[in-house]
Amino acid sequence: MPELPEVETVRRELEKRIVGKKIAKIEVLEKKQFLGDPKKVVGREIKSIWRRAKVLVIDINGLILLVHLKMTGQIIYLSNKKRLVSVGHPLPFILNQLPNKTTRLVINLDDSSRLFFNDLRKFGWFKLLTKKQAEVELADFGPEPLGKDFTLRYFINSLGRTRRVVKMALLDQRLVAGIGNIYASEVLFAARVSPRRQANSLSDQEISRLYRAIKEILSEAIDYGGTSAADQAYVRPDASPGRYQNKLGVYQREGKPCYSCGGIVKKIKQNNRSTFWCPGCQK
DNA sequence: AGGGGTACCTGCGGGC
DNA sequence: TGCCCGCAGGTACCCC
Repeated sequence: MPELPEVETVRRELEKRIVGKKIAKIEVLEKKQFLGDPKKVVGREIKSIWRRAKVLVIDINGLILLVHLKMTGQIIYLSNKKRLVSVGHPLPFILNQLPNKTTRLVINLDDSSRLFFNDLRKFGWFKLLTKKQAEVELADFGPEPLGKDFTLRYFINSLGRTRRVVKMALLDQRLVAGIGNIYASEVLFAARVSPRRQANSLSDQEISRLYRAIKEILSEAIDYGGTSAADQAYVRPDASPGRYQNKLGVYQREGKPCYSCGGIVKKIKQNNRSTFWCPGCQK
């Protein structure tokens, strides 16, 4: 679920709420989803929170906590001021129901606030690592699409020379980090490129359109707090949904009219994953 | 190198 | 009602 915009939204909201606090207690409810010794995080101050690709990188003063939400992971923050806040402002239902049956991890902070890691499908993970181990773990990712290293020259030289189908290439985290199944379809639609094209058949102009679409769409999706699909597997740390689902051009719009040409949006399978696109617009 | 398949998990919705 | 199937935002691993 969470792709770059969703993970970045989580990062920003956690940064505001938990940096500077100390970890008072950690309860691991699903052992296989926490790699390392949970006792080692207790007492440590949360120094900073970064993001690399779809991974949260939490500096806990000497050690690094890497977090991957995979398909259904969520991190919910519950402040110690729950009662005060809820007077006249009912909390989202989920906040009154924590922990719930999908809660895999609970972290108590030293101001009595708590973090809940919920993950229905149990694919997500926390890894407690040294700085060096974390660097190794993150070493294979390609450039951040919103960072300086992601240049048009790089994209022409990498995407333009791979012989793969362009949709699959966009999902390759070594080529460019952070794009997932939703935004791959959205980027291709915005750039008017067919998801079936071989990447090395794309003109420089088409790669340039993809390049701009990646930057624009990911940036806008972050501004909108990410995409919460129908099942709301993704929610922000305050349990509210993102708003980018209202801006989607083709994803989950199979059979509906294209906003651009009025033609019908199609759904196809590529390597066993759904791709949504408009054959009228995308060539 | 890259494609295809499977695996990891749980739950939901559709068809019969 | 109930069963079976396909499907879901990700990625690792296997074989070819």
